[in-house]
Amino acid sequence: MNNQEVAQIFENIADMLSIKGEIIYKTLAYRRAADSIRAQSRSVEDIWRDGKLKDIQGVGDAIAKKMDALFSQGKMPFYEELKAEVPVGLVEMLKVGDVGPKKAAMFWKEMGITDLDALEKAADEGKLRDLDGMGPKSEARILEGIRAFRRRQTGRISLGDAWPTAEDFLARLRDIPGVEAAEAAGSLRRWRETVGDLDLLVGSSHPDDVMQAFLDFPEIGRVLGQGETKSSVELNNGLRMQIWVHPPERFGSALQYATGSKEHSVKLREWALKQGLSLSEHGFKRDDGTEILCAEEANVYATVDLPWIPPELREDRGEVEAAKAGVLPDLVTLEDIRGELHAHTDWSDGQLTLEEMARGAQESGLDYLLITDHSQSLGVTNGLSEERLRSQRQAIDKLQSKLGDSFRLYQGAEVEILADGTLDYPDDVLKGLDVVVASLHTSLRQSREKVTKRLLRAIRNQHVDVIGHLTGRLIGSRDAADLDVEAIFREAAEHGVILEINSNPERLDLNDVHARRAVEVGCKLAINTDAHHLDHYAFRRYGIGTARRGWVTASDVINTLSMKDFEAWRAARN
DNA sequence: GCCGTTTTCGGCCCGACTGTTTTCAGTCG
Repeated sequence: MNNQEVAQIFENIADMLSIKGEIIYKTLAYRRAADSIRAQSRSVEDIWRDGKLKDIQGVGDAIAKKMDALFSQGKMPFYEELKAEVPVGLVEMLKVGDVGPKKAAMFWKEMGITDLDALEKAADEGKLRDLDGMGPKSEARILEGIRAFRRRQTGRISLGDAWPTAEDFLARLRDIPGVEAAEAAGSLRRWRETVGDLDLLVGSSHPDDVMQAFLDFPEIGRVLGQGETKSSVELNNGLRMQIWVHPPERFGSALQYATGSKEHSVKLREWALKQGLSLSEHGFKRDDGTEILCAEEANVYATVDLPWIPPELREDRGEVEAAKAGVLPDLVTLEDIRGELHAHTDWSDGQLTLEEMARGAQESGLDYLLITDHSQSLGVTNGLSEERLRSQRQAIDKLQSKLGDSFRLYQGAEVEILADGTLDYPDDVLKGLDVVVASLHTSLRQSREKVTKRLLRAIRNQHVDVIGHLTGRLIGSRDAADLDVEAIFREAAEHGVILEINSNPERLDLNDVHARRAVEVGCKLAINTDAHHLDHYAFRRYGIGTARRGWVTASDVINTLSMKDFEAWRAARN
């Protein structure tokens, strides 16, 4: 059972207990345990085997015992009993806007409603409005909430859609008179791999005017909520957006608040309280009621004697403790990247020529580029036969002489790891390539043992230098292959094989948790774009965001090396 | 239910917004 599945059980328990009316702190404890399990880079089942469950933040005697039952018996009696008592449909109901535990319990107990369909029917027939604390408006909101929930079933949007939209809005917000600053906040600023809605923060001394100007943007389809400091809207394309407007002298604390995560902010506020300071989006308050205002976000952290914590780390995964101890990692940046090690051309399924891809990389400031067209078996991608691979070598050498000494073009390949674990070119062909990237594209649904074995075999091949997009997942459309990542990381570390963070916003593979664990185990990483077009080089920032979320530093990343050092690494590999 | 640079017991972040209310409960982030 994977961490996600275990976390989901505790999340469900928290929901069910809250519907039962259990004290909030108990439900909070289950929720914290679930978050903490999700953030574990190691499998919690492994941790259980080692008898170290209680080392996990938020896991104490009671929750450890329940996990023990789950892993040793295959099920958790406490959870089974709870499910028999509280209908599971109520848990889904909580995902509808404006429906929380109190209302869900009321619908259940007063009207016998136990699932979304029944709730929708009751709302439609006007039967909810007579309940305590309800009225026609609440009923209409819930009905709309159910419909919005069904619309967004596909879920969260990718960073590749979210960032460009946010940047467009931010640019226009900055043009509004009276706006002194506008920044993205929320999970977008933390570079989470998907975001539920876009959070934007504006600094202005004229909040009413700014808010009104924003609400007049033509893309805005529906206003969900509107106040002095905060409004929430739905765009015509269904995307949700929240905007906060705070005075410039309070912008720093507002940005900190709006960026989250909630768990990080709670930690920070608890820490502030210990120093007699109450922190909110408006700033700090001392016990005597006087305020400390923060125009800059760094001032928020400095006020409680902490260094500024990069947004990507703010998930309550140990960053506050690391900040206190002065051991925050010096995270890799976009500017650290010197070369690209995964790019396609029209020799296989890329859209541009060798020269166009090379010039583009050179003009974007890179020092070297590894061309990695697909290998022969991947027919749909026009994979290269051995003969075409030899022709491509000549073309690359010829182009190199045109490009000059300040930029180096390498020939590699993205070699398919076949279903039986062998590679798609024989060893003597692989030997002739400058750097070899090996990836899986097919038979991802094999058993955990089989896929893991394929990858281990590829890693042990002396010619393989990099493993591309390890799990093969496509966010929102294809699940990751079931892998023993721990075994793979150990093997890669031992053989000096690099693991890629694929920057395509649909992939982001390795993900943040994997990246962090891989480095812990001793692996080096590459941050690649998998570009099939010049435009795709811009994906790099998403890979960087993912790496930073994984606490990755420049020295963990092979393509931060200068051309000279990269050449030395390559020589040592051969 | 968890946890300890106030505590092994008694706390556990803070405020905005909405709709239903005549001062507040519920939800959300």
